Amino acid sequence: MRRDEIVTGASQGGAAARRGGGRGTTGRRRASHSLEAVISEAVAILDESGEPGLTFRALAARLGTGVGSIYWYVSSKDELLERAADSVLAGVLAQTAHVGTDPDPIADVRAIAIAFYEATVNRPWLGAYFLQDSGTQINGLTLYDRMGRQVMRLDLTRRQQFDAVSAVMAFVVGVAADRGQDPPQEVRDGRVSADEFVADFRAQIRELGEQDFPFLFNIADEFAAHDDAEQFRAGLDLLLAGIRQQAAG
Amino acid sequence: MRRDEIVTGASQGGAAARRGGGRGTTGRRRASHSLEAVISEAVAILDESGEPGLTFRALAARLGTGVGSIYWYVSSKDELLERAADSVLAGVLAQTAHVGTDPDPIADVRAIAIAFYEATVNRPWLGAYFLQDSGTQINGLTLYDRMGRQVMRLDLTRRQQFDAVSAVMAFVVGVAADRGQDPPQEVRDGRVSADEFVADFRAQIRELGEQDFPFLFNIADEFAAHDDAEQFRAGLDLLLAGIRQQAAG
DNA sequence: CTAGCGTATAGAACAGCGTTCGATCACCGA
DNA sequence: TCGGTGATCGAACGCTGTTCTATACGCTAG
Repeated sequence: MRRDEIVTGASQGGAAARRGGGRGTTGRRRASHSLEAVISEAVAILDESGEPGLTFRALAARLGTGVGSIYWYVSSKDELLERAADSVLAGVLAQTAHVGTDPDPIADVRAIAIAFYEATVNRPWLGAYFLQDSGTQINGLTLYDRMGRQVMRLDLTRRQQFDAVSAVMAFVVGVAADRGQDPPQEVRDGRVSADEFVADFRAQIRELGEQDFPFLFNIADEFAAHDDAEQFRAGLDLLLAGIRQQAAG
Repeated sequence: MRRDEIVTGASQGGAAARRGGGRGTTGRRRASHSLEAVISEAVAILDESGEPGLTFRALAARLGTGVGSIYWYVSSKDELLERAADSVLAGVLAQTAHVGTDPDPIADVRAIAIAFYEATVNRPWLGAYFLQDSGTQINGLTLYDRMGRQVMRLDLTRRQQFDAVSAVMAFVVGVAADRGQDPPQEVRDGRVSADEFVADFRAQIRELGEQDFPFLFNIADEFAAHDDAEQFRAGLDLLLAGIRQQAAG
């Protein structure tokens, strides 16, 4: 996979320069696809069965086509995953299009970060692929820029602005990577309830002993009761408090 | 892969209950291995060629054994990766064994976070696998606890302690995931120098235009000049400042 | 109307992967 | 001496990403 060129949504880019469109002016051929259809179906598979579930054969079957056809739109599985991740970012961008009006710039940063986070909920596969793309994929850059515009309104040096935006983005990705992997197979299947799982985990922490793991022991109840989204916002607010303090002098 | 049991280093755990040891009392048999040898060699391969480079056949060749033998020590590739990640964490723990003496607890948290971060430098494969393990692998939990002990010294509620430690860990992982994916293949191979790559990227950002991407345009020079480790510390300090402020009241 | 070209579809074939399985070996207590 | 157990090994299986070639369709030139 190349990363030395910024890939915009519609134009250039190796074998994937082929645009969708599918239907021309008249009827269709054998089976008409499009880049958008390929990627949205890929996202659907990823959401249902995760990254291991996304195979070219499974995707082809779902599109009612052959494996070879997919390679007309996408040159490798890496590119497929990149485009899938980027298409999710497009949704985040749409949701944060209005941002930039709040008198407090940090409130806007917060809104963007939360929208970004929420897009990763129930999408474990995104965590690993996000920042991999954000460097070169257009939607990742746009999101980065959108957050940066708000930070520019603060009284910070350029370097401080750069560091602040990078920190917030890294934090969101880190939380996403964590949260995504959390519930094991048994819980996803429904074989074990979430409450049972949490209770088991708490019991196991307790068994480790207070002497050897005082913090874990101390925190066991909080773990059992905590809400992921709430914890994300709590951490985000700590980071934003640091930024605000820096901007204040 | 199960995640409902905490896997300690030496004891239970499915097929991998088999401990190393290798040499018994006398001479060896055909070829004597050990769990430690398998995992340290796996880490070596991961460091050299990344996750796709780690195959059972490559690992077997390097150990001078057959593929089947590896399954005696490890029950799947997932477990191999988990143990590899956890073995790196063991190094972080060794490096932070002394921590806990600073009068300022936050300085200790900082030291642990930096040691953790530094272990991820030049180990792109770690990012994706870290927090996946830290929930159930013993070294991940130990690291979590070690950082938590320092936070316990602060004037925070249990919930605040929990959130603070989780935030710092997530931030480190997020940065690691980012930094790991950054240099593309050409740079790693040496075909393109790092300076050239950065210069190209800056030029491409400039081409996007100041109107559409004001922040990126503004930051282009900073990007070209920035140091990853420095930026990590800058972000970490923002987060720690927020924690300190919360502890102060 | 048709010849031909570019776009797009389709599936057979290939190398390589993780994983399973049975055969084999080395040691050890009886 | 002899099973039994711990450990090693490689052939074999099913599946994967990817490549290749053949084919069908729509459009335009003549």
